[in-house]
Amino acid sequence: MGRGEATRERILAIAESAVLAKGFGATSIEELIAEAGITKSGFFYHFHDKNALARALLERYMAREDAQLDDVFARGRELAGDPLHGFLAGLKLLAETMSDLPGDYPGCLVATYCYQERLFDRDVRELNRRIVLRWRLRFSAILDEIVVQQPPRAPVDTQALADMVSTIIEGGLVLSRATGDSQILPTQLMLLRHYIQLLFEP
Amino acid sequence: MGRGEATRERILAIAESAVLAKGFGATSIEELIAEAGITKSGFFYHFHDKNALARALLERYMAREDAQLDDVFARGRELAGDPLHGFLAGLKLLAETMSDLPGDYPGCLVATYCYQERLFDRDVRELNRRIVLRWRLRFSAILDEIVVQQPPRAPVDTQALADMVSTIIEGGLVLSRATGDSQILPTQLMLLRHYIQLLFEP
DNA sequence: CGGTTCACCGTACCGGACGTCCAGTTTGAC
DNA sequence: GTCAAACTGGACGTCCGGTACGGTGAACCG
Repeated sequence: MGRGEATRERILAIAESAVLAKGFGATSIEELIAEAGITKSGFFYHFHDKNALARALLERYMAREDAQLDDVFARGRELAGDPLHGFLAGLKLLAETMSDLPGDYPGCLVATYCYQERLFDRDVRELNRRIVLRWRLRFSAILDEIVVQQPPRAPVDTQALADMVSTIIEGGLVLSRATGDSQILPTQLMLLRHYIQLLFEP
Repeated sequence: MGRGEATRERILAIAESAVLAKGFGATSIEELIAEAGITKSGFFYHFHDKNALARALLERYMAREDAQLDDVFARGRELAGDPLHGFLAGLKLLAETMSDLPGDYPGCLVATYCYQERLFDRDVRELNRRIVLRWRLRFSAILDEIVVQQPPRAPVDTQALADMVSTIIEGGLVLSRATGDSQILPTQLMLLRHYIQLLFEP
């Protein structure tokens, strides 16, 4: 990573935590450059305007999130003999990961963006949308595999069930933040896991 | 409702939709008074600063939400012979209500506030927290009643399950907004309903 | 060794947003 | 007719945010 890239990355890291804490609109460029130790001109060298920052933040976030989910569910799959129990193990690992997160409680950029829609241009909103659809695809692929192997107790809409994973994560984050209780999200993930157990286990 | 109260209410209504669309930080007082047809002095006559507006918005929102939930679950209870099926009916009614909401997709003030924490003073944050705990109490009371009458298939943490209702609603709103698909929230509510069915029905 | 590019710095500017102040005016209730 | 409530009008201060643009040191390149 060259010097420029390092600065860019530093700005993004600072911006992400600020945006998650206060929202995008309330995060000032001045505040970012102060913490990053650069000038305003330096900032605008890397991002042509604030929307470009928003997009870069979201792209970075998506890549990291993807990698984390890949990892968690791959590890879950390795622990189990069949897709169902691999998925269940993955959900448990995810809950544990979420439960051990340090410091100020984290949020989801997708959620902060969708509650400030009007601040962003079409590109950013479309990217946000694609991220959610990507999650749906990720989980529905796993669920489709499970359905083939393990006939469910009741007919299952794998897309809706895939969305349920995202729904629980987003909702759990909101509740965790609102109450200050970081255990809500992992607990909710375990309830989802239980639902899937009831659905598929004999 | 006197003249003053009517103006105040008008400001709040305008502010609520603006805040849900763009976030609190990005909603300007100037913009609100333009739409309300009053002057800045008029605004500050009703709200001593922006935080006071935030608190009033949240209080109004909570009252409305409470009334709606009261209504929906009371109607559900009337349709059914026992608490379990009353709750299930209530969830279905709620899903239908959410599915028929008109116009630009609605959100939840609690969620927008908790993703912009730093903008608000302690009072507002505490109020936000109390709203979520109130929801927990509301649903766990129903669930406790159900558990007594209908032994669940597996041991149930009624508080966590109560939180699951809020989690699904908040998460469903995020996904609905992000994708632009207003059916996600009702669909997710029906999945939650199904989980509760599996938990309690023989 | 000259030139070019990268990665910034310094500084200036404009408008917008919050908030204050205060004097004056309309409205409705009694 | 009086009084308080509910505003209007407009000026003002202050901060910040996005933008613009010219300069500059270091690194690389031929």
